[in-house]
Amino acid sequence: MTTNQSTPDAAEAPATGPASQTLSRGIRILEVLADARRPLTIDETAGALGVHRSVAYRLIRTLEAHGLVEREPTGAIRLGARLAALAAGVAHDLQAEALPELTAAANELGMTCFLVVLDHEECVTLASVEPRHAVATVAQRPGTRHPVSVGAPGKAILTQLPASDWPSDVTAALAGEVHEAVVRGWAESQNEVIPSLHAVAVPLVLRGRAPAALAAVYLPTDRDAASVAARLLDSAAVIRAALGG
Amino acid sequence: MTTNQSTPDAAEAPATGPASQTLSRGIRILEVLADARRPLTIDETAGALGVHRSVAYRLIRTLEAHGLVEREPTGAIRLGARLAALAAGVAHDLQAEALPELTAAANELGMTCFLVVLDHEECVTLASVEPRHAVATVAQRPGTRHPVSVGAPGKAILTQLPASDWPSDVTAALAGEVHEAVVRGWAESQNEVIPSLHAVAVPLVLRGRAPAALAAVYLPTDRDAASVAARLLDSAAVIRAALGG
DNA sequence: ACGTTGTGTTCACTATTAGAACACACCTTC
DNA sequence: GAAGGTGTGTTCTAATAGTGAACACAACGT
Repeated sequence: MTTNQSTPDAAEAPATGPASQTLSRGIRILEVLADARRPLTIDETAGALGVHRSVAYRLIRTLEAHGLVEREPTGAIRLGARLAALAAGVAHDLQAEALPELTAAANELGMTCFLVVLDHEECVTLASVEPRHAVATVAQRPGTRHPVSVGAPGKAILTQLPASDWPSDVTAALAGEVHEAVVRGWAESQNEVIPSLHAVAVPLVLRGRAPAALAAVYLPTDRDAASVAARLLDSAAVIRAALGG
Repeated sequence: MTTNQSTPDAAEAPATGPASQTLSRGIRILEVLADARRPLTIDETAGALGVHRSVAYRLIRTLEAHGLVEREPTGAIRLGARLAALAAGVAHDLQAEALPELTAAANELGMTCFLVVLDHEECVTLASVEPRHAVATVAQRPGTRHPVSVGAPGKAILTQLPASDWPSDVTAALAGEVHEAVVRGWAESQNEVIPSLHAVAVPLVLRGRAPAALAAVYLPTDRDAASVAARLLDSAAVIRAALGG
C-alpha cells in the first residue's frame, strides 16, 4: 500500500454538491484498512489519506469508539468486528428471503449458489450457500467484488440496466451476450470470475432496489445450463413474490 | 425507531480526548439504518441523530458517494452493498484460517460451527458453517451479536479476560461457570443464545487480537459435550499455529 | 547513549460545517 | 383543481468544529 496523496476526498465526483470532508476521510480510512492486508500504523494511514497525522489520529479514535476499528497492543489498527455486525443489516430483508431459496437451490442442483447485487459499477456477493455434498471449497465469499462486465451475474445485472448506464468497458461481444440473456432470461459464463468453472445467472429485479442476480457455479461437464437456469428462475420468482418486486 | 435526541456523538465515552463530531454523526447514520428494519427518509434520519435536516443531508450524500448508503427512487436511504464488501476485510486472515477448520469440524461433528470474537462487551459471530447433512436452518448468521454474559462462546471469551474487564452483569453463578471453563478448557451452555439448543465453545487466543472462540451447537440428546470440545480444541490449535497465537 | 519510529497532547488559525430560509416536486384531500 | 402536506435539493452567513504544527514521551534497535 503506497501513499496516494492525490485521491480526492469523495470516492467519485457525484455530479452535484460538496461532500463532508471529515466523514469522507473517516470512511477512506476504512477503505484503506480493507485494502491493506495487515494492521496499519497511524502514520501509514495518515500518509495513505494525505492528511496530517494528528487528523488521522482523531478520526481513528472516533472510529474506534464506534467499534469500526480495533487496535493492537502496539497501536496498529485494523477493521473492527462491529463492521461485520453493521454489514449484517445490508439488504437484510432480501437476504432473509433469498437464503432459504439459495439453500434449496444449492442442494437440489448440487452447486454453490449465491446472491449478487450491483454497487456502482461492481457486483457484490451478498450471500452464498454451498450444497450439502460440496466437492470444492466455497467459490464466492460474501463481500466479494468484481466488475459487472465479467461473469454471468454481471450479465444478468446488465440486462436490467439501460445501455446508457453501462460501464465503458462493455465490448460489442459482451453487449451481444447481454442481449441474448435478455431474450432467453438468463446468462452464462465460462472461466470468467473463477477459472475452469461455468456459471449461470438469472436477473432478480426488485422494486426500488439496485439490480440483483441469483447465480450458480459448476464444473464444465456437469450439467445442462438451461435446467440450472430454470431452477434459479423459480427461486427468483419466489423472492420477487415475497418482496413485491 | 423513535428519535433519540439525547444520544451523544461518540458511542461511549472513551475516557480520553474529543471525538470527531462529523465522522461520529456519519457513523451513527449507519447504525440507525442498521437498527431500522426499513429504508428511512432524510427527515427521519436527522430526527434520530438530533441534527438539522441539512446536516443529515450532506452526511448522507457523502455516505452515498462511498457506496455505504443507497437510495430508493423515493429518496429513502438504506445501507449500501459496499458495506458488505468492507466487512469482508474484517479479520480476513483469521477468517481465512478458521473457515477450513470450521468446515472440517462441522462435517465431522455434524453440527453448525462458528467463529465468535469479542467486540467491546458483545460477542460478534464472524463466520459460521453448517454441516453437510444439516437438519435445521442456520443458527448463527455472520454479524449476529449478543452479550458476552450469555452463551458458551461468551464464557469461552470471558476466560481470556481479567475479571476487572468483565461486564457488570456477570453473576456469581456465571463467574463459577467461567472458572470451571478455565480449568477444563472449554465452556458449555443450554438454551442461552438459542432456545432448546446446547452449545460448546473453546477459547481462541491470538497474539495482538481481541479474544475469540470457536463454538458448536447441537440438539440436547445428541452427543457428549467433552468430545465435541476436544474436536474444537484441535481446530483452535491449528488456527493458533497458523496465525502465531 | 544515541537516533529512530512510533503514540498521545496541546494550541492558535481558518476552513469547514451548522442551521435557517427558500424553491421545487409529488402526493393526497377537500 | 386548488389547497395543504411531505418530501428533496440549494443557497447563504455566522461561528463552530476541524486542521496541522510543535511538543512530550515511550519503545526499540543500533
